[in-house]
Amino acid sequence: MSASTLTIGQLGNAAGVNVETVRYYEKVGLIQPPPRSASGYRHYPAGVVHRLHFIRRGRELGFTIEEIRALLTLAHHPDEPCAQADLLARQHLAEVEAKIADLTRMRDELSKLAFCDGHAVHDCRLLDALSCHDDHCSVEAVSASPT
Amino acid sequence: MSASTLTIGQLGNAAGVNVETVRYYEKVGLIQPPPRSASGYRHYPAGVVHRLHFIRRGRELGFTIEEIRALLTLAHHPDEPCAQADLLARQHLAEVEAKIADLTRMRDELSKLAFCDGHAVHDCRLLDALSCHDDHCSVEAVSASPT
DNA sequence: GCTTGACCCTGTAGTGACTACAGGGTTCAG
DNA sequence: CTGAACCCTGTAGTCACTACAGGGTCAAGC
Ligand SMILES: [Zn+2]
Ligand SMILES: [Zn+2]
Ligand SMILES: [Zn+2]
Ligand SMILES: [Zn+2]
Repeated sequence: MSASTLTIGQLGNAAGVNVETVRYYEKVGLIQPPPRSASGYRHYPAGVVHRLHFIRRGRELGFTIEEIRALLTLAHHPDEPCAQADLLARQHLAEVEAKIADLTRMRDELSKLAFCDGHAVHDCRLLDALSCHDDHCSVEAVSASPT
Repeated sequence: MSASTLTIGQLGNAAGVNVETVRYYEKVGLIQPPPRSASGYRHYPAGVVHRLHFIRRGRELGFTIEEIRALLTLAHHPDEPCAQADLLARQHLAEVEAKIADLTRMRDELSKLAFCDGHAVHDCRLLDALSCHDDHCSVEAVSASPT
């Protein structure tokens, strides 16, 4: 193989991305289909590793594939204003903060329930919290089990 | 319709669960298939609403369907010890905390990048952070675009 | 030359917890 | 008796991969 090209395995190794994932990124159009050898093997120009780096870092920050697609396009136009990229970042930050708030609510509730000093199910904090407290409803009322 | 049974729509309304979701819970075995009318309509005994409440609250705490299935089974045995339920809660709490840690890392990085005072793409904090900084790599090196 | 093992290929199906139709049938009030 | 609101089944879509199945290719050592 030519010294200046990489197999898909070498590319994946260099960029820290699974081989299957590289093929997936090709399928969804994040990276270009590379030239193939006579037997059908992909041979990547060395520069592609940087594009994969970019994608991987974007994923580590939680950007979606579509957001990364947009950011890649923006990165190709270095002289244009970056307002669009910053907007994406701020929107994504807002989503991340919303998820944190959601999980924090769960964590606070769970930490009240997970360390239960009841010794039987009918005194369990967790199962009590999940059951509803209508007059005609109790832990035991969650019946009609399918199993 | 009999006064003591509910259609799927009434059940969904009473429990705060989408009709499609109720059918989904039946399919995965969280609720029993109810009796049907001659024309095939589901008619639920009123008590099922409590089981759905339980499921919904479990989902709001982030438990998976399988965890809720286990918790429902535990709730049917009120005289047994609740150690199993508490273990599930603590394991789930640990997962939630791990997710929070992950998202917090993203948030901290994003908040450094999202309010960028650069005015062009080649000075953008976000795009700079995504690009790699090998000697031969820059924001512009993320090329070989498929579009 | 031959074998062996590591690599590569395509295509499909699975993940979780729903959601969104498409394409019908039923019920009930006006 | 008509129309809206409800119900039915079954399938496909979401997201970003991951895991095969069932093959083909390549390079090193014998
Ligand atoms: Zn690079
Ligand atoms: Zn307990
Ligand atoms: Zn109840
Ligand atoms: Zn910027």
